[in-house]
Amino acid sequence: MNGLFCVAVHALIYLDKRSCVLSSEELAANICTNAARVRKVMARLKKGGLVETRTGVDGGYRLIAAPSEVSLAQVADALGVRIVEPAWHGGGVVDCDCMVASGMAGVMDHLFDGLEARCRAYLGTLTLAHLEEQLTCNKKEELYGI
Amino acid sequence: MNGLFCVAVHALIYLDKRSCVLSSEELAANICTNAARVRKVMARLKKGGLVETRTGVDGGYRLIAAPSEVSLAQVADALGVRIVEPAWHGGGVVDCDCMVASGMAGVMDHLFDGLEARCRAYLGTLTLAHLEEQLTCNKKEELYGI
DNA sequence: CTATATTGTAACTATATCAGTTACAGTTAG
DNA sequence: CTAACTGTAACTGATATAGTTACAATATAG
Repeated sequence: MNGLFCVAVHALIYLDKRSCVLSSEELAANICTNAARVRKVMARLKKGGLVETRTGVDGGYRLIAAPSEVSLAQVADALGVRIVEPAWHGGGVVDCDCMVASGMAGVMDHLFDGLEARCRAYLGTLTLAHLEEQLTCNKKEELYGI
Repeated sequence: MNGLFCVAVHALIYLDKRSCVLSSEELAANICTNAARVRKVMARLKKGGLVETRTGVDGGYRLIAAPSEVSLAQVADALGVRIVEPAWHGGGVVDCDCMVASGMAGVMDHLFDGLEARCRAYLGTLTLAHLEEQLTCNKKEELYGI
């Protein structure tokens, strides 16, 4: 899976918790990455309608979607990333009379599409709000040693 | 996803279609990779009880499991690979008073575990025999231009 | 017993992908 | 006009993956 997804989810949740405009520098510091990477991710989330941006002094990013309405599948769609990467390089022997050698690439692609679809379906059932719940639960467990 | 899985599935199906002992060289040629990689994969499948090996002259690999009884989840287990790789590097800020920064890594790990479980469940419903069916179907479609 | 073919494994190299860094044009507020 | 941003691109460095080579161990044939 592409790490962009992790950056995006972290950024969206942090934006929601702070509920104000945050610069790429501030987000990058919390996510432990660099500002350019954050900007690259946020630019796509903007196109996906999840955040709005403001350039210039006191600019930055602001969450415009309700966390309980944003599914993780929407985030993945906005980023245009696959959850399951095929990693299938070199199986594409087209001009080959062997059924296995010539057909495996297609079969594997189909298999990966099936995996991807099931991952998307699962991500479609989870929202940012769900993850935020988990955050606070974990924190409580930590604090009270549960 | 680890490419080892693709090599393993391809090798197992090819072994079944040929139903004889094949060397790592022969397998590598069909899979379009190198013999050392094939041997690394097959060694794990042997430990998983899916194939047997013979060293020496006329040695190689032979499928000992029934294709209709071997699920893709078994293959993944034998290889010890994850379908969904977390790709989460750098979120582990432990000594941090920010709930988001300190808690996201755990939440994301949990999310990836959920995705992995669903992928495994799907792979558990598919056998080598199912993929072989797809191979022959695709071939027919190609031959008859369906 | 020797020659040959093969697995199992390790070390090294090459390459591709991903993250970090730097830079800069464009934009906005004061 | 200046300062602080985004958006984007080019370059660099790190890391993971695949290919290459090598070799000990093993099994078969003659």
